[in-house]
Order: sequence, then C-alpha cells, then structure tokens
Amino acid sequence: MYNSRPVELILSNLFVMTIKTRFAPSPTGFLHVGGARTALFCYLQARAAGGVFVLRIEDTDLERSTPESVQAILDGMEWLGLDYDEGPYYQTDRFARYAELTQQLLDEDKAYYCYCSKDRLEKLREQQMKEGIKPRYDGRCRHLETAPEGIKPVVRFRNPQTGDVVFDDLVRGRISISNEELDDLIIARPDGSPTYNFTVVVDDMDMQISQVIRGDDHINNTPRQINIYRALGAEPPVFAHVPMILGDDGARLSKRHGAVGVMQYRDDGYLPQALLNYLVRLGWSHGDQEVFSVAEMIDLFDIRDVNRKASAFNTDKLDWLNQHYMKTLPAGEVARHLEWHFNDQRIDTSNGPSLEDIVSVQSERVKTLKEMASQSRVFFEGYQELDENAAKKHLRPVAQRPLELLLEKLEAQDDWTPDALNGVINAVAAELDVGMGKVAQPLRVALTGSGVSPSIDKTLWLMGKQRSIEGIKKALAYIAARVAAM
RNA sequence: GCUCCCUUCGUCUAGCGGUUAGGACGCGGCCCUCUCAAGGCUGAAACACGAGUUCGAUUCUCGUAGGGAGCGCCA
Repeated sequence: MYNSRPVELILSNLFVMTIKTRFAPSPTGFLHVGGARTALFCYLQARAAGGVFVLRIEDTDLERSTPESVQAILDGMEWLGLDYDEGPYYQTDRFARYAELTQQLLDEDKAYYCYCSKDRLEKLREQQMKEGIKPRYDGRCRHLETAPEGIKPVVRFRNPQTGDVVFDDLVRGRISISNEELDDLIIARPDGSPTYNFTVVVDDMDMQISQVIRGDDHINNTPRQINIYRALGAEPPVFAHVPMILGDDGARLSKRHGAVGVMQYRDDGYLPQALLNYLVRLGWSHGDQEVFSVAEMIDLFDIRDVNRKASAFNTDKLDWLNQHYMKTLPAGEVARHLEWHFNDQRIDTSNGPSLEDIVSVQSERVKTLKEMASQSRVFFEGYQELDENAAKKHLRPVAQRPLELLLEKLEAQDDWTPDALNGVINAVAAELDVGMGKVAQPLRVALTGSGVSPSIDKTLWLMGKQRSIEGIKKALAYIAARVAAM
C-alpha cells in the first residue's frame, strides 16, 4: 500500500488528522517485556483516541534479522491480544522508496557522497575520544569537488551546522540539543541499502504516524531524525520516549534474567491479562488503582502520564496479579489457558474433573497456571508414591478407625458434591468424637499421597468417588502393613 | 571523555508550596482454619545530598553525588 504511491497517500491523509501510532521492532530476537510494554502503550494511545495502530517490522539489518524473530514478535503480539489495524509492514519491501528519497536529498544537495574509509573513520573516532571530545564525522567529504576513483561511497545526510533542535517530548518534556553536537550521519551504505535513522523517518512520514512512542534509547536519535524530516519537507510527528525496564535486581534486563521473551511468560504460566496489567502499571498509574482491564486501560491511559524513570521488573507483583486474574476471570476463560499447560505437561485430562472446577478450587492456591496444572495432576492420575513424611505422620494406627468409617460412608455416598462430602466428614468426626484434623489429614494423605491439598471436601470432590475409595483402601493397607511390621 | 536523560518505602507508585508523605507488591504480627493457600485486621519501611527562592519546601532554581542512554556503513 505504501510502496507504490506515497505522494497520493500523503495527500489523501492530509485532511484527516487521526491519531496514528506504530510499534516498530527489529526482528533480531523475541518480543521482550520492554518491547511489549512499548507496544502496549502504542496500542492504548491509538485505541483511546479511536486512532490507528500500525505494526512495522524494521528488518533492514539483513545480517541479524531472522524469520523466526519475526514470527516470535507476531506470536507475542497475538498472545497479548495487541491487534493492529495496519501491517505488518516490512522495511525490506520498501527499499525502492528509500532509494528514491535518498536520491532526492542528493539532488537537492541535502545529502552527499562520502568516500572515507571505515579505517579512517575509526582512527578519527579514537583520536577524538583521546582529545576528550565527542566523536563525530569531521565532514571531509562535505564539499568534495571530484569523486575519488574506484571507491563505492556511502551517502551522508547534510546536517545543519548551527542552531538547536527543540522538541516537546510527551513524556520527557522539552528537549533541546545543539546542531553542533550532531554530525552528518550515513543514510545509505555503499550497496545502497538504507540505515535506520533514515528508514524510520521515511516510514513514519509515509505512514502518517502522528505519535512516535518508543524506548528512550532513541532520545539521542530524535534530533537528527527531526532534521531529516525537515530536509524531506515533512513536519515531524510528536515524540514520546518511554523509559526502559530493568530486571528484578535493578540491572539492565538481559537473558540472564531468564524470562525476558513474552512467550516465556506464557510458558511459565502467566495469563496475558496479568502481564498486560503488570506492564501498564510499570511507569504509569491512575491514583491508587492497581487492577485494570484492557477496556479500562484504553479509557484511562494517556501517554503524557507516563513516568520518566526506568522501573524494575518485579515478579512478585506479577505473581499477585496473575493470581488475581486466575481468581476473578471467568473460570472458562482461565481454563482455556490452563489446558495449554496440561498439554505441555502431558497430563491427560479426559478422565477427571472439568478444568473449570479445577480453576475454581485451585486458583487461590497457586501463582501460575503451570503450578495449577502440576498440582492438579493427582486428580487425573492419582499419585505414584506416598510422601514419606506425610504418611509417617498421618497414616498411623489411630487413623485406621476414621478411614474405615470414611470408607464405609463414602461407598454409600451418591451425592458427590463438596457440601454433601463435607457433611460426611463432619459426621465421621462427630461419630468418633474427634476433631476435624484427625479425620481430614489422614484422608488427605490417603487421597493425594501428600499432606497438602485443597480443603478436604473439595479434594474429595475433584478426586471423584472411585479414585477416592481406592485411595482410602490403599492407605488402610499401608497402615495394616505398618502395624504388622511393629 | 563528550552530549542528553533520570533520582519518594526493598520494588511499582500517589503527591503537583502548608499532608500524621497515601496506596499496592513483598516482609512481620494477629485473627480465621482440616494441610497449604486465600481472606480480614495490623506493623515496620521512603522524599539521595548541599545551597538558594519563599513565611513555609518532597514539590520551584542551581549545584554535588549516584544511575542510565547515546556518541556505528545496529536498530
């Protein structure tokens, strides 16, 4: 769409001042949390204004871009539910357009060929560093009369040499930098391929992006990009630079921190709603509110309210939100995500309770869906071996009577609901004149093989009648063997 | 080195000249209790430092310190 007739496109958009944002990752890895938050902010900002959200893949670095990374980004966006209205566009599809505008700048003398070798540039940089000044191109080819033979030149943008570039960043406020700090950056390599600072400008211009929301590592690029906009005769968009996200330890987020890719959070058992909610609160707030549905985010979010400082990722709080959503989202919806984890852990759920029932019982006991699945395995497969400590402690001779009575009553029990089952357990305790603990704990171990499980009535319920009876018989046999050995 | 940016509890944050500096996660205690949780109540915990401006600074200004980013024929 943007490849063929940019001029007409610009004209057609001239009178519709819609809010348009874009998320423009480079496909050199997965979608990490920092990128995901930037994408979320772009998404919210567009949705809040009834605007347009664009996804653009910045794949001009042929060396490092991979199709796998593109897919990883697309997967991440989809899992998070960040749907875009346009794209994904690929910069590699637009090389002709970049070449066209490079030529235009050349023709207008706003850019020039540079024949300096990498070697010379490197030495120059070293020299300048040594002198304690900011390394930058010295402009040797700026006014070249004749081109040297046999060298394929790069194209440099002729940056203004005086004056200041001033822009009002939506999150940082006014930022001003002197043109003397900027040098003539390369916009095309010897083979004609364009470089980043040029392609972003061309794309954001052609695509009529009204608000550029991106990581603050781009702050220093912005002034030179603004100069390119002007050289191209375009009005720069509004910029908003959001701070980066630090790891749990306050250091820069890296592979070291493990789950940096968004899909890793799915694998670890987080709901997309939880991650989204966590991410939106990182650097942004609305009074004391902590929980936001996506609809509320759209309603309340404003990029201008985003904080300026980098924030540290806190897994404990993510856990809390994750549990919150497991408890409050419709059980059916949580169950859909839970199913993925049962499959992932190779647990066959065809013979056992419904996943909705699992969710209703387990959601307040675990932090992640991954845990929920693994801790629910017993309801589908029973247990392989008894937890030794739990067995020693609770499957003692004193437990024999309660278990026998339980067995008797449960075999006759038809109403297999938590309430009814609770009645049975209470009846047993009353009949034997013992406390609940004396009945529930042995039963718990008998059913699950361990001393920890949901409340005993729910455990019985989820376990089902047949498996429950088998468990009690097994426990009784264990006690008998123990007595015999004494 | 140079340029730009940042600085409220451990962490995420509220605050927008006068507050007992509020909330959330986490942590401690108590309650509840059949285990583990969940829940309720409750406690400890912060304005980096120094000058100004002002009757009064967490809030405004300037320094200092600390932190971050950028300075690529990467994005």
